[in-house]
Amino acid sequence: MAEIVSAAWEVVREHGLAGLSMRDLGERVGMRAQSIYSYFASKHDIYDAMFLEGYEAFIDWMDSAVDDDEPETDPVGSARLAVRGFVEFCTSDPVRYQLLFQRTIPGFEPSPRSYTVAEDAYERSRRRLAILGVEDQPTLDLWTAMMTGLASQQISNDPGGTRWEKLIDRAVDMLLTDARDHTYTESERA
Amino acid sequence: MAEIVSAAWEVVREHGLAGLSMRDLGERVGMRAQSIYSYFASKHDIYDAMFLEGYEAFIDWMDSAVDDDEPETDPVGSARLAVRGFVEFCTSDPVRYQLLFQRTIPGFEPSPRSYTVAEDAYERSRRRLAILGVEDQPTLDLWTAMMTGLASQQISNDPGGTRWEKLIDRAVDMLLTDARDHTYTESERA
DNA sequence: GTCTATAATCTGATAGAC
DNA sequence: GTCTATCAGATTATAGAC
Repeated sequence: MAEIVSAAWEVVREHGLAGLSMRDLGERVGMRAQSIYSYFASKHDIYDAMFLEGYEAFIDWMDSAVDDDEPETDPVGSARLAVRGFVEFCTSDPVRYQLLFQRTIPGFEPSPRSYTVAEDAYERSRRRLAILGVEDQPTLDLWTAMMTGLASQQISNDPGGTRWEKLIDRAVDMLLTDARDHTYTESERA
Repeated sequence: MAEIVSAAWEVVREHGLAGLSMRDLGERVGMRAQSIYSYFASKHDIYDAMFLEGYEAFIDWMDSAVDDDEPETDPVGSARLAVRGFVEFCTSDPVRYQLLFQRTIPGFEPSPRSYTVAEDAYERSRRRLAILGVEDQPTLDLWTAMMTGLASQQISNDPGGTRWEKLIDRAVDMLLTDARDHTYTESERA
C-alpha cells in the first residue's frame, strides 16, 4: 500500500501529475495494473493518498525547519527559517507542490479525511506566523502570496538553481517591515 | 484556423490544459477530428498556436492597462496599474496563465517563433518596471515573485473573488519602498 | 491477493476517396 | 478541404478463475 503510493510519486515525477497510469504504476510494483484495485478503489483514491501523504510530509518538514522555542527571542530569524523551510519544501518536489498547493488536476477533490489534515497544516502555519506578528488575515494572505510566488518562480524559471531562494531573507525583511507598519496603524486607531 | 484555436481555448477551459482532445475539438468546430490535421500538423502545434496567441494577448492587455506617458509624473500610480494589469490578466483566464507562466504541460516546448514573442513580452515588462526604478535583476525577480504569487493565490484559493487582488496596492507600496532602500544602498557604495 | 480475460472507451495520427 | 475507414495503441475498470 505504502509501496504503491511511493511508486505513484515516482511515476508523476517522471510523467507529470496528469501522467499517472495504472499500467505504469502496476509495472513498477511488480503487479498487473488490475491488481492495484485490491488496494485502491480508483485512480482518484491514489491521488488522494498522495495528497494526504504530502500534507503529512509538509507538517513534519515545517516542524523540523522551525525551532518553536526561539520565536520570541529572535523573530526575524524565526520568520526567515519558516519561509525558507516552506520554499525548500516546495522546490524539493515540484510535482508535490503542484498537487498540494495548486488546483491543476481537474476533477480531483480530496476526501474529508485528507482535507482535515490539509486544514491542520494550514492552521499550524497560521499559528506560527501569528507568533511573529502576522495576525490579521490580509497580512497573512500577503505572506502566502510572497511565499508561493518565490517557490513557483524558482520552480518554473530556475529549476535546480537558487535565483529566487537567494531573495528569501530580503523578502522576509520587507514583509516584517510592512506587517509592523500595519500593526501600528491598527493600534493607533484603538 | 483562428476558429480552431478559439475552440481549443474553450476545450481547455472546460477540461483542463491536459484535457485537449482532437475529437472534442473537431466536434466543436463542426468537423471530424481528422480534418483538423489539414490546419495543424499535430496537437502540439495547436498548443503552440495557443501559446503564441496568449502572449500576443498579454502584450495588448498590458499596453491597454498601463499609460506609458504617465510613469515619471506618478510612478506609484503607474506601478499599481502595471501590477493590477498583470494580476487581472492572469485571473481572467486561469488556464491561459497555466500555459503561459507555469511549466505544467509535460513535453511541450514553444516553437522558436512563439518563444520570440514570449521574450518580447518579458522585455516589455522589464523595461516598464525599469522606468519605475526596478532596474537590477534581483529586484525584478522579487517583483515577479510577488506578482505571480498574488495571481496564483487568487486563482487557487479564491477563484472569482478579490481576496488577493485587494492586496495589490499594499504590495506595490511595499515593493517600491524595498526597491528605494536597495537603490540607496547601491549608490552609497559608488 | 494476484492473475487472465475482456469490456468499453478513448487517444493521436495516417491513407485515400471525393 | 472534408470526408470515411482504420491503424495501433492507450486508458480505467470489472468479472471471475485460482
